[in-house]
Amino acid sequence: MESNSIQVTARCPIRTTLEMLGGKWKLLILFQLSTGTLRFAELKRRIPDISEKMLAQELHNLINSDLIDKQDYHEVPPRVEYALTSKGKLVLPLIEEMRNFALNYERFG
Amino acid sequence: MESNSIQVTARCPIRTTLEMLGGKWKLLILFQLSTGTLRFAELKRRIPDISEKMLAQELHNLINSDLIDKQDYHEVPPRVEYALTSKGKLVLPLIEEMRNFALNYERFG
DNA sequence: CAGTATCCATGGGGATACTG
DNA sequence: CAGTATCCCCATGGATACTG
Repeated sequence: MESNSIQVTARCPIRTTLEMLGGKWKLLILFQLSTGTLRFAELKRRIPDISEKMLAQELHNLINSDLIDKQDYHEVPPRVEYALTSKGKLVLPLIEEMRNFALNYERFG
Repeated sequence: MESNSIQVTARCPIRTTLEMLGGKWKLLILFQLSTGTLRFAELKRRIPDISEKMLAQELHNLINSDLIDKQDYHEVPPRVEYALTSKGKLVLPLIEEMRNFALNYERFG
């Protein structure tokens, strides 16, 4: 590989991050969990336009990526809580940088 | 709105950024342009698995967002170059943070 | 409350051929 | 070289109903 033709291969960090965090909802869910543990219904209330299907599906994806974990108290009525894992907390600087980007972009307007 | 129920509304910076940079290709294109001007064919060569349709489409999207601009020299054979705008350069810290995230994530592995 | 199950629509994305 | 034009697939995402 020549030095002046570095490719964006299938295994570059950008693609890795995109695969883990890409899509419409995952970063919004992680951001909501950045301030602490939340239950399913509370997440749905804070992200009003997400469907239950997508919320459940993305929660599973995030668990599989070890970015959040799930605590089921096995109570009736059900109580289930979601929280960031230590790996999940690694996304917080990235989210902060996204906020910075949007703000600066609009400042340049 | 209560202080303990901040919603992720339709106009939050995360959604703004996702709309502008979301999808499979835009960040990869911007990253390739981070080191300087590139022509269409060179971009395609560096991102081998993108189709011409998607490359052209995403270049248009990025131009519309004022993140890159296009210089057409009106020569034969055609010579067209793409480069980051000043707004486009605002994404570089974000890309850097994505690389950091992926690296740290794997370090924790 | 915390989900599944089901069905369905859209458009993101791809393959290929063609053109100035 | 730098794109368009077509045609097509399927994953993403949504609506609604149902359940332990």
